[in-house]
Amino acid sequence: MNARRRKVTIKDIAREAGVSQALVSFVMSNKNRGEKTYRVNENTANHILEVAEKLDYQPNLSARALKRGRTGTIGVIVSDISNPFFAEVARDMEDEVYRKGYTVLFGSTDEDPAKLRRIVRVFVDKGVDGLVIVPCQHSEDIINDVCNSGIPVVLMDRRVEGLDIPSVTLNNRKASYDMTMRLIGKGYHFIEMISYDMELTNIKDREQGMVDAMIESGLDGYYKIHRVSHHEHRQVVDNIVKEAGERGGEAFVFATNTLAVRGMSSMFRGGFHIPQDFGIACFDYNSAFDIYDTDLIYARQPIEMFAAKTMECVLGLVGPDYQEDIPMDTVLEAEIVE
Amino acid sequence: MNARRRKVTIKDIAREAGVSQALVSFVMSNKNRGEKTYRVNENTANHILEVAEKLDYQPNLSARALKRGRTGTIGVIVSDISNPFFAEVARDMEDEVYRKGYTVLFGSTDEDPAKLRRIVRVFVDKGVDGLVIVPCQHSEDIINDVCNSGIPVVLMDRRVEGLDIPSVTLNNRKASYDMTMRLIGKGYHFIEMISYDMELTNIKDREQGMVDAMIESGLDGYYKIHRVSHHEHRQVVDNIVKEAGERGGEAFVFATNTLAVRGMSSMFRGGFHIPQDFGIACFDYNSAFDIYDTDLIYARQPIEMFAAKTMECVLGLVGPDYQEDIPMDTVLEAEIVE
DNA sequence: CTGTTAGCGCCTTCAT
DNA sequence: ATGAAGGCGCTAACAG
Repeated sequence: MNARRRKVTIKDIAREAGVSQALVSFVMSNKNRGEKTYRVNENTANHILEVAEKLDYQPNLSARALKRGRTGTIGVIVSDISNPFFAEVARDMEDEVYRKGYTVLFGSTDEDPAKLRRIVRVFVDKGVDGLVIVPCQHSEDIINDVCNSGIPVVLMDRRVEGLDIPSVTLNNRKASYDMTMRLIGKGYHFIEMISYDMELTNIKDREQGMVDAMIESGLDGYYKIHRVSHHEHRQVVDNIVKEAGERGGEAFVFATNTLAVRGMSSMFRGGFHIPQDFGIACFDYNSAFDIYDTDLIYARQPIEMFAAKTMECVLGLVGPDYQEDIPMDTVLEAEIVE
Repeated sequence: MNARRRKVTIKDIAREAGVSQALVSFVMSNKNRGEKTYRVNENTANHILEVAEKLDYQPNLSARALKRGRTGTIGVIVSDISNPFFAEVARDMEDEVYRKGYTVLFGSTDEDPAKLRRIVRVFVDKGVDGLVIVPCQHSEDIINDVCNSGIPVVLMDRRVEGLDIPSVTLNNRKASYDMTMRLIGKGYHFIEMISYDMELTNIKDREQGMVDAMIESGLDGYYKIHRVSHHEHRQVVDNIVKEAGERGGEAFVFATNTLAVRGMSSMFRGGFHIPQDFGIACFDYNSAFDIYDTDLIYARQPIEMFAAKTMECVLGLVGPDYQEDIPMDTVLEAEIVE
């Protein structure tokens, strides 16, 4: 008896209201848009809406998708959805998009182009109308392919050099520059950066911003950039910190939050103290900062903005109502917190 | 010219291979299942598969969903997808499910039954085949309703008393009991718990496990449970910690990781030290533990297991291949780490 | 063992 | 201003 009760269809409404299916379809489509109910008698229209309401009509999205050739879904492919930054962006995207009747599908690449290719494939086969991609290394071809297949793509967090695709990124160079300047202002004059050995625009920009600040401050020979492997950095970072301690390295800028956690862990275990032994600047907040009122500087990325701007961008590209004014490169500013 | 190239359909294959659409459909359906290609001439079948391969055929899922009356999507509703625990579970669910050809939709309730109702509604309208729900307070009716509508539901992380629905949860009572016992073993004899004033089975079980351990250890009058509001606990926790310090409270068990972070923050700012002033036990790992090699005990939840068991359960309930042996209450064990 | 038929629910001309 | 009809791509039930 509790069998899934048959869903109400457009046909039921038509019968109940004594009109044709086509009319119902028409009225329902124009209900949500603010458009006038031109082309249909106002009374008839209202009557149809009432019946639909009474029967609790909900359109069958599969049927609609089949007919329209659009599924109303957006694929979002990040490097790791369980990374706090992306998890929070995803969270905001959800809210943003559900209210517009779209659906988001999430996927993670683990910075692996093979996985990216696989997920893109899955999403395209599922018929996503648009794609948000956080590109990993060596993903130019994959992304180029999917663009050429006609599916709108928006890049997030990182750009891909040479591809003419809309992107939403942080002003990483400036954030990094600003934090480095603050470190210098606090009296640190030898600064090291721990970064990944990956060719990602956000990473490179963060490195560059630090270099800019050092050079501009006349500290050209006083910085060093360490690039560690994304997979096995534990031992390496321990060593870097140890050597820095011996050399009397003064401050560290970490290219990512994960690296900062790793580095601070090394420092703690090495018996070093913050900010006495090392000044610290990094990206993104971490609840550890909350526990131990560590005296460090971090760049807070505007998460809601990332979600909002990115979705605005894809949704503008998707569907029948083309936006004319899709911004190519949206650059968001970080807030420097200490 | 880069217009979205028309998708290859079953019809194209039929024409190209010189057979009927139905045959193609049949062969394609049986390709993925390990089933013998009985019922169809082997040569014909192979020929069809070749052509499909050559044309890079991908079935249109909207059409399939319309025809089958199932969409191949599972809705997963947690309290907050950006909470690290749920984010990681979600991550594993993705992987688990994509390989089986399903899709997951995520939603967050913020512990608000009104939001739960809204999201359930959205997901049901979207036609999810099954639902995974982390029930919040006062969600009995909502969950009961959706069950009666015929959509399979599996509860995760928490149960709902009185509802006969499959669930996948942690053995919270035992984890809490074990951690409390360890604290007692370390010489702490007055133990306080900071918990939420919410009627959630996981929270209640965690409280009960601690009480069990205290009573069993003959420390009946030596514990205290503080229940703070989910929304504004900052000041409250500060005060609890301060008073505990004055009274000489010995150890804290935190009902959630968020509360632990809050509590440890209060302790730090109050000038207390761990484990000298306070022993600590909590749930879930936090990267802060990694930075500051804090001497505490925590219960590590088996995240991959949560994802795997939960998905196994919904997928067994969904679709045409009913599993007979759906376990009603799957209880996972935590690993106690210190 | 193989092929045909009849829709699934919706939307979009086209005819009235 | 409204209705009738056909078809999106696929599959289940039905012949052959």
